[in-house]
Amino acid sequence: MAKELKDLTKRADNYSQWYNELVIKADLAEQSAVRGCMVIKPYGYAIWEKMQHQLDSMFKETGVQNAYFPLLIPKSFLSKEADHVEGFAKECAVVTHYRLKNNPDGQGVVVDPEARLEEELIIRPTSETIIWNTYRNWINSYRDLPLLVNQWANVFRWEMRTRLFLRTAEFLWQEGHTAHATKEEAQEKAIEMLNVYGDFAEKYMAVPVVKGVKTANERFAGALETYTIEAMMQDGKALQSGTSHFLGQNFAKAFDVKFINNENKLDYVWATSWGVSTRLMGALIMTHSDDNGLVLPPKLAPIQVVIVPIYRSQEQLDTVNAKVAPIVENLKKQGISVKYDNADNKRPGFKFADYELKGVPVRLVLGARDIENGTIEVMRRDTRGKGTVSIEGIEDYVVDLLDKIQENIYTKALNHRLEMTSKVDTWEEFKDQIEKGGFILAHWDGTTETEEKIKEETKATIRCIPLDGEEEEGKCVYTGKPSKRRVIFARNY
RNA sequence: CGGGGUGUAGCGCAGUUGGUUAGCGCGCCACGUUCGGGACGUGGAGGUCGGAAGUUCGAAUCAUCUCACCCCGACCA
Repeated sequence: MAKELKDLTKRADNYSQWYNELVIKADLAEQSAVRGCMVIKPYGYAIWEKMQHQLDSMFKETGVQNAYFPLLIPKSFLSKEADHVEGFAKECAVVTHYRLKNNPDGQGVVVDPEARLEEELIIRPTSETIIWNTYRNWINSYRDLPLLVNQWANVFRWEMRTRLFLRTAEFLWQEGHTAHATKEEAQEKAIEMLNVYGDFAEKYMAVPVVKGVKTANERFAGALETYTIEAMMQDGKALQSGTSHFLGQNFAKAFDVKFINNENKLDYVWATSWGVSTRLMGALIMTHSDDNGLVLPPKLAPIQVVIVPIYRSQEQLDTVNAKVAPIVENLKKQGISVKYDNADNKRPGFKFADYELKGVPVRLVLGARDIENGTIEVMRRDTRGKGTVSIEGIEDYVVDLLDKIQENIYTKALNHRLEMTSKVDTWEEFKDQIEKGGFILAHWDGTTETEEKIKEETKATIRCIPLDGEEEEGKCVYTGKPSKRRVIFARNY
């Protein structure tokens, strides 16, 4: 494996290929037989579960409840909202029959031609339509509002081109769908959920993000406004990591969801939707990993601390076991997930490398030498720095170290982004800078036409108009027309 | 869907002017010595060479078709 890693990093010019191979081999996922689908292996899934649980509790703090809606959607639902069908119809898997039968010509089974569905069903690419069709019956009065529902589900999009974690055909996600009595309340909700995503990315994933609004061109199909968190990967490319949409009354009108307001008048509800997916795992991997494998933020690591014993004989192992037991117990009491790996079928060196590959934040090593000295060896994954500390109070030391690692990898990623972000005012400079990667802050005249031309010439797109951006008079970097603020350009995944 | 590339053991690959029984490294299994950074020795298991149908005395190797995967576009979270 060591040789393999070296070979991989030597040809690291294509970053995504590097992380794909490294991480797949590192027990995260493997390609399944179905085109563009992924198998998430147990260790990878454990990371997703940690993310899921954290996000879920953050949603609930904002009053959101979970529910579940059907996988299959009648085809006609998709044509009710014009922009929506435009955005999704082309990439849907369609169910046409409901039965198989034994092949009359021999072995195997065939689709029973008698079992053709009157109306075809679509495997959900997203659930707006079926959810809004349901909401019609749930909402009558302003007293039923706001309706704040989230669903954890899989969705399927028959993408022309897939990339592991970043754009698989089937992926896991959550999609929140809310209904409100007023426009203002819905807009606020969309922003509120964007902030939840921003907090989650920065505080838990240790991935710094820019919060912003999408241009008309990059907007979600059917939305009036799309908010986004944009992260920068180590290679300088942008990754859209989560989106929150203000949908106006589009879906309410399409599915006839009306309510009686407090003035006794009938009105359409206002809507939002917001989602993050297993793409976040891609963001996590591509933000922090190094040549030795994954680097996980302590707050999302399935195993936060691993303890490896060093011994020659059974007696020595017994001694180490006895010494380690209270440490494990004390760490668990403090809510730390700790694994004591005293399996005797792998050598210590192998374990060291293996847990580094898996991104375990802290490693403790205890052997006869330490027991004599009353010490223990501590290794932190982020810097790979090693030290020997007193075994007294090791638990507090570790708890503190986990916090430091969480903070350090965030700071490291943030500094990387700042270094790779530049203000650009001329077109020549722009073309030059985009080749170097990273974010470019530039003025833009606000037209889709200019945006498209810049994309054609440089492959750079407007990632977002930052929400915290300052007003500043300037000239569009491409057309020279007046502009009031800078937007973020970058190449993206 | 267009352009390029790759399919040989679990993984990474060699072998390809057609020529016996298809090879290497890692991993796997057994035994022994080891065990503070991916141990070593000896022995062993593991393959319809992506698939189909051809040419040939003979095909991993040549031609045809086909499938899958990867990269680059168009599309997208």
